[in-house]
This record gives sequence, structure tokens and C-alpha cells, in this order.
Amino acid sequence: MEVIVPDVKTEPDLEASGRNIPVNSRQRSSATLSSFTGGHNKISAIHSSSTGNHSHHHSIASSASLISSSAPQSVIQSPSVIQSASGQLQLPKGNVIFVKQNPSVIQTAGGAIQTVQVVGSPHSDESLSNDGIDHPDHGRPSDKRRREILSRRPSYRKIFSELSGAEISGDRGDSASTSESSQDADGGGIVIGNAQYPPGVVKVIPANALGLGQIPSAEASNVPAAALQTITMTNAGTAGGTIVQYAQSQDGQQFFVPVAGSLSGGQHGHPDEANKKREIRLLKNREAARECRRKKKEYIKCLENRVAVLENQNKALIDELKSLKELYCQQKTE
DNA sequence: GACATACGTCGTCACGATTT
DNA sequence: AAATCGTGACGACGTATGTC
Repeated sequence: MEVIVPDVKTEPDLEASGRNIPVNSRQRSSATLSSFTGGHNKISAIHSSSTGNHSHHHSIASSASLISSSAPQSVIQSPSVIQSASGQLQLPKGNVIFVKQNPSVIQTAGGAIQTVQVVGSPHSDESLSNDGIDHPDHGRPSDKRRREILSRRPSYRKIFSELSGAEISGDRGDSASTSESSQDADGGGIVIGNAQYPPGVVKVIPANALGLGQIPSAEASNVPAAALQTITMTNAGTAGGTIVQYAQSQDGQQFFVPVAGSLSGGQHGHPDEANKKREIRLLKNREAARECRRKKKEYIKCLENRVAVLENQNKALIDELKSLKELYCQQKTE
């Protein structure tokens, strides 16, 4: 029997290639919103080293080779084909195994075909090569050019929903609704201290986007001033204006709220307006980046789990084959 | 201890995708 | 069409580890 995963592409480079490109040296914001864990907390076999050019795909690649390791041809139809150490293997919903010929080779006890799919991203960055590209800056293609070369990958949300039947937790539907509800539950905007912010103007961004805690809801509007920590934004191009405060409610929930007065007024065309808009954009983007990274980790974890499942499955199949072979030889000698 | 290296994380920019 | 979101890419930085 052959269980073959065709074209098991390793996950596309999480970092296409990290080389030094002169970018406007950006000032590092002093607003470090989460504690730094630092160092060697390796989260996965897929490293995304931004400085090095190492793209490791250990887990995925090795699993692929494992899976495609072919066994002698035979068809196994047994309720116990797929077993894990703890008994029957439970495959995540929506998974599909690519079998070379007959998809019904693998059968579960119920007769239903449990399938596992290892899907390479439709877009792969593997084609990216630095050779032959104009390198305007220190041997690198310009940012724009590079982005043209790189085909954009579908979002993790998309990949997730494709892989697992749209049952990803905390996708946009969830997070959006929760964060929205934290501010606009009654449609009346946000009240922070004495300041009232109209709906749509201010967003309270849950700091638990990184899994720091539960999303605050109504409490967000009544944050005791003592619980607020001011974050001084010292980004380039701003006058060091503080526009947000880092709030922590009594039950440990964390979120950001604007400093009273920093957003009020709505003076159109005011010089500060642009800065404030920019600060808000940066803040939102900062949060978005965090969320994106969190999703990325989740996605990688999911892939790793999948690898583990497939490895177990492969092992079980090999064992099964071995025992059947022995049985066959035994009967032959008799 | 000083230094180099590897790695993880961050904020930011850019830009395509999606929503309004 | 404009606004917003999501994410790849980048440099900067902190920490851990290894070497001297």
C-alpha cells in the first residue's frame, strides 16, 4: 500500500529571505507593551529567523518523507488500520489523505474514510531568487520590486478555514465581534473616565490579542484612572504625544484606551490631526501585527499537530503491514 | 568577563485584500 | 472609492549560549 502525499510542499518561507536592506532606520518605539520573553523559546521547528537566511522546515519536510515512504503493495482493509498510541486515531475534522490510487484503501471502523491532507500553500515563495534581479540597493531588489516578485500568500485565516473547515478559533469573525462589542455594545461609543468617545472614533483594543486574558467588555468603559499606565509614544515624526494608555482592570484584563483629550476635538486640518491619525494607525497596526503573529504561531502549531498525526498514522500502517506480512509467511509455511 | 552568534520578538512600512 | 485589515518584510533589540 502506498500512502503518498503528492507534492508535499513545505510551508512557504515564513521569511522569504532575510538580508540586509537599507530601510529608513526606524526608531524603536519605547512602548513595549508586553513583557519580553526573549531568547531561546523555540516555538516550532519552523524558524523564522529574520536575520539569518535559514528557513527550516524540519517537521514538515521530514513528515513528508515519512509519509511517502512506500510500503510493499497491498491493500489493507481493517477497522484497526489507523491507530495511535492511545487507541483509535482521531483525525481533525476536514482532513484528507491523498492516496495515490484508491482513496478507499484506508477505512475506519465506521467505514467512513478518514482522510488527512497535507496541503502546500497555493502560493509558494520558493521561486524567489535573488539572482538575476536588479539590485538597486546593496545587492537587493527594491522593496517594491521584491514585493512584485513575491506572490502574496493567502492569509492564515484563509488557510485555516480551508484546512479545518472554517472552525478556527479567534478568527476575524470572533475577534472583530468581541472587540467591537467591547466598545459599541450599546451603540453609544465609549466612556472613559469623564470622556465620552463617539462610536467609531475610538477603539479599545483588547490587549489579550496575544492571549493575555479575556477580552474586556463593559468594564472597558469604566477603567479606574489608577489602573492606567501611560504609554509614551516616541515614534519618529511625532511630537512625543501620548495618545493611549495601557489599562489593566482589576481582574488582570489588559487593553488600551486613549488618553482623554488626545482624540477629542476632531479639529479637521489641524497639524496635530495628522500626527494623531498616524499614532492611531500605528497603534492599530501594532496590535494587528501582534494578532497576526499569534495566528501564525497557531497555524504552525496546527501544522505540527498534523505532522504528529500523520507520523503516528504512518507508524501504525507500517506495523500493520509488518504483522500482516508475518501472518502471510506463517500461513505459507504451514 | 568579553565577545560572537543564534534566536525570538517587537514596531514599522508597504501593499494586497476586504469591508464600508 | 475610501477606509480598514492582514501580513510579509525589515531592522533593532534583548536574551541565551558557546568560545576565548
